[in-house]
Amino acid sequence: MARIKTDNNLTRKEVIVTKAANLFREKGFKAASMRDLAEAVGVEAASLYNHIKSKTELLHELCFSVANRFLHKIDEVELEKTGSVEKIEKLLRFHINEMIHHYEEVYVSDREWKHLSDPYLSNFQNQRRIYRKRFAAIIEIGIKNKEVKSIDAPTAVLIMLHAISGIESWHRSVQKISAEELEENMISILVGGLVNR
Amino acid sequence: MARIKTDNNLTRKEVIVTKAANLFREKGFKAASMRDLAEAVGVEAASLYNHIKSKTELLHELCFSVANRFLHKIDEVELEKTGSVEKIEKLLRFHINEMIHHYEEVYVSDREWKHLSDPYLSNFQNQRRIYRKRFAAIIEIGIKNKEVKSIDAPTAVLIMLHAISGIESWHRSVQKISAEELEENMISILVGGLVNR
DNA sequence: TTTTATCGCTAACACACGTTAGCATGTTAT
DNA sequence: ATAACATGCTAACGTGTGTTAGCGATAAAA
Repeated sequence: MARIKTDNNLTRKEVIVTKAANLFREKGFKAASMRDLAEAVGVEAASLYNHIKSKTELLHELCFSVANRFLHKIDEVELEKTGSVEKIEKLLRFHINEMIHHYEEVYVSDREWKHLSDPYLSNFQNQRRIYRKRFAAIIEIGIKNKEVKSIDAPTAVLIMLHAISGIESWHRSVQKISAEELEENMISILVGGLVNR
Repeated sequence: MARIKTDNNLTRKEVIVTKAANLFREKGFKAASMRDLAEAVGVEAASLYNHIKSKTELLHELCFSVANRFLHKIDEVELEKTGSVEKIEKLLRFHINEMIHHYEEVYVSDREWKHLSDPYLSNFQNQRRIYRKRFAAIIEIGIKNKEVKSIDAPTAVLIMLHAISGIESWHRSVQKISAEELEENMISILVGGLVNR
């Protein structure tokens, strides 16, 4: 009888969630079926339900685990006694590294959250909105300080976050520059576009 | 008997394609059903098939009409006898305005092309790859000219294009700055991040 | 070893999907 | 008026979906 392999002392549920992230990224949440997922895990579809409550639960877990990591980071950064640009750069580097090293989860959270259902949906949207406001607030301070050039802060946030989601293309490209080069290039362009000169 | 209204001398098929763009953006291609679309159009699902061949055909039409617009534009820009930065700015402004004024189509083309099926899929991916290479080539020339700072051109392209796709958030936000302000802010940040100083 | 909980299987469910066939109605051209 | 066509309808199809029930097998605890 087939059994879900649990390397690295992972729960069987964690194995499923990880494979789900992979599948949801490849096909999209709606297009990925539980039978697809079962095959990826090496088990029959019905067996998955010994470990999870529903397909949507998988999406919840992915979306909120990602969202929480970003919220914790911005909590941390806000408290630092540094300049705005430094805070912005720190956040950007965190985003970039999350996108590089937890690609599948972050990507799914970014693109598939629409398929959450209430109350999770509203919750997620709220968290997202608040996060962006806090990010924008940091930029606003930078503008007041003259560290950052005079721009619309929400637009700047929008550009940064979406630009970083483009790391998706980097992952899929054949001739990749290294992760470090990618990070430095992105920081150079994004921070370079913000600062006053 | 219900009949598809064709304002503005549009084909009935064009009406359907437009509504489809709207729906595919809202729900995603897979999650939007032909019955949803039929309701939006004001007709029964089966009736749609008097005008279209299949659901996927709708996606083809959307994706390739968008792709062709961008290809024509880059054809035009490449021939101009101007500096690299000016070319880049021109392309960016085109992207921004397409995203502002043909939001639904462009967004769908951007996010849902994965659900195309071969041979359309490979075709689309090819066009996309080639477009980005041509964009990157313009940046490379700028780098050689010292107009643009020394960065990885493909990464720059990836940042630009994804940043612009963030206009999605602008469309959905309640307190919008004007389209003109949005354009200028985006150009300021993106071009500002590229140029040598 | 016996007991108990964990895990996977087969079978099946109710439902939503894209699409087709065949017919009725409306519109346009002769 | 009549023929020809365009467009919509109802009914139904086959298929794929998420999920449940119930039963055997395996692993863990007693």
